[in-house]
Amino acid sequence: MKKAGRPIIPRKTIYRLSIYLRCLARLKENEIGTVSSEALAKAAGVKPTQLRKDLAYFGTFGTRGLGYDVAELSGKISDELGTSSLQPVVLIGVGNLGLALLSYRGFEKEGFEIIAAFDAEPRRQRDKKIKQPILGMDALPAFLREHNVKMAILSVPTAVAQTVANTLMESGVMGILNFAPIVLDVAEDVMVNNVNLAIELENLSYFIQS
Amino acid sequence: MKKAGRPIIPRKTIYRLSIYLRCLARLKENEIGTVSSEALAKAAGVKPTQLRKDLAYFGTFGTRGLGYDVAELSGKISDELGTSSLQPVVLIGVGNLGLALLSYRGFEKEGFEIIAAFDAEPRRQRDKKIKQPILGMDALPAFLREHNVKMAILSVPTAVAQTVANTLMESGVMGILNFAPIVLDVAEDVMVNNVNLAIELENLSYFIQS
DNA sequence: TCAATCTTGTGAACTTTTTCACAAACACTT
DNA sequence: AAGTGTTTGTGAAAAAGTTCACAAGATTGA
Repeated sequence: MKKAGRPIIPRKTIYRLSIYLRCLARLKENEIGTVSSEALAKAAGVKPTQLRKDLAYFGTFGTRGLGYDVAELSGKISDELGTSSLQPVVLIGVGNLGLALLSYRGFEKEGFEIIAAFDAEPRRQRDKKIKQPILGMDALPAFLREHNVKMAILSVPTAVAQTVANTLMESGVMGILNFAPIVLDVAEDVMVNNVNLAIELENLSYFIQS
Repeated sequence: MKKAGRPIIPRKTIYRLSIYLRCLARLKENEIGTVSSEALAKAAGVKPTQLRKDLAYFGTFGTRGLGYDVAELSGKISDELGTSSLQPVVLIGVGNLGLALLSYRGFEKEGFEIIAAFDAEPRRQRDKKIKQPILGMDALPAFLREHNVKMAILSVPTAVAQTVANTLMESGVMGILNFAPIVLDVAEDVMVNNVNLAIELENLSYFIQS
C-alpha cells in the first residue's frame, strides 16, 4: 500500500498535506515568498506543531528563525502526493451528480482530468457544456486498459455500485472515489474514498442541536 | 456544542452511526428483522467491537445471544442523530456544482430539503428540473430568519466563501456544508463540514502509488 | 562579531480512539 | 428445566494521533 523505502505516512497527514498545498497556493498568488509554521497552520486550521510533525514525516524543509519557502515547500508536498503529473480519471454513472461532476472545473486545475464518462444509458450526451465522451458500460473494460486508467469516480445507483466496482478492479483501477451510500468490498490493494453528502448533512444536523 | 445531560459522543462515532443507519435501512428493505453486531459491522466496514462501543455511548439495545432488532435500532439511531424531522436547508452558489446539488435527489429521502438557492446572479433559473427558487444574495438574510434555517450548503467561489459564511452566521445559521477549498473562520458554536473533491482524488492518487 | 530574537525539528507526555478479552445474559434444543 | 451455544456490553490494554517543551540552528541588528 505504500511505496517501498518511503516512510509510512498516516492517512490523516496526507489529507492535511493536501490542505497545506492549497494554502500555499493562495500564498503564492499573493506573492508571499516565506511563511512560518504558525501562519500556515492558522490558514490550514491546525496547530503549528501538527504542521511541523506532518512535514517531518518526509523531510525537513524549513529554515529556523525564518520559516518555509512557499514555492519550495509547495513543490515538495506536490512531489510527495504525486500530483505533479496529470492523472487520467473516468467517471461512471452520468445521473444528476455525475453530470455535475463532469462539468465541474475544480479537478483539472488540481492535476486531474476526467477523460471519459460511462453510463448504462449513454444517450445522455445532450448537455453542450460536457466535453468528455459518454460511452456505454460495455466499452468500459477495454477503455480502462487502453488508457491505463488507475482512478475512477463512481456515481452510479447504490444497487449496481458493487458490480461496477468489481468491473473497475478487474480492469486495473486502483482508486475509487465512491459517491454511492454503500461500503464497497474491494481487494486489499484497492483504495476507496467515500463521499456521502447526506451523511455530511446529517452530521451537521446532529452537532447543531445545542 | 452538545445537548445538556447527554453524553459527549465523538464526532467519528456520529459519522459511523449514520453509516449504520444506512446499512440498517437496507436490511429493512430485505425484511431482515434481527442482526448481530458482527453482520452489521461487516456491512458497515468496521469491527464488531467498534460497533458495540459506538452504540454503548447512548444506550444498550441488543439482546445477548440474538443481536439487535433492526427496526428498533434504526429508530434509536435516528432519534440520537436528530434526523427524524425534516430539516430545511439553503444552498448558496448556483454554479456547476451548486446546480448539481440542487437536482440531486439524495438529500430528501434522508430528511433534508433544499428549500431555496441563492446566487450573486440569480438569473440562472433556466434548468427545468430545478424546483427550488433561485434568489439574489440580497434576499438571503431575511429568508434565513423568516424560515428559521439552521443549515446551509456553500458552493460559492473560494474568493467569496468567507464573506458569505459571515452573512450566514449573522442570520442564525449554525451548520455549514462547505465545498470551497478554504478553511472557514467561524464562531465556536458554528459547525463546518468540508467536502473537497479535489482533495479526495489527490488522496487516492497518493495511496495507489504502490 | 556578538547578543538578542526568532522559528524549526523532535523526543516525551498526553489524549483519543481502537481493539482485546471475557463475564453476563439470553436463546434454543432436547 | 437444564445444558449448550451465541452474542452482547464493558473494563482494561494497546495503538494511534496530538500537543508540549525545549534544544538546536538561523536571522537580524548593532
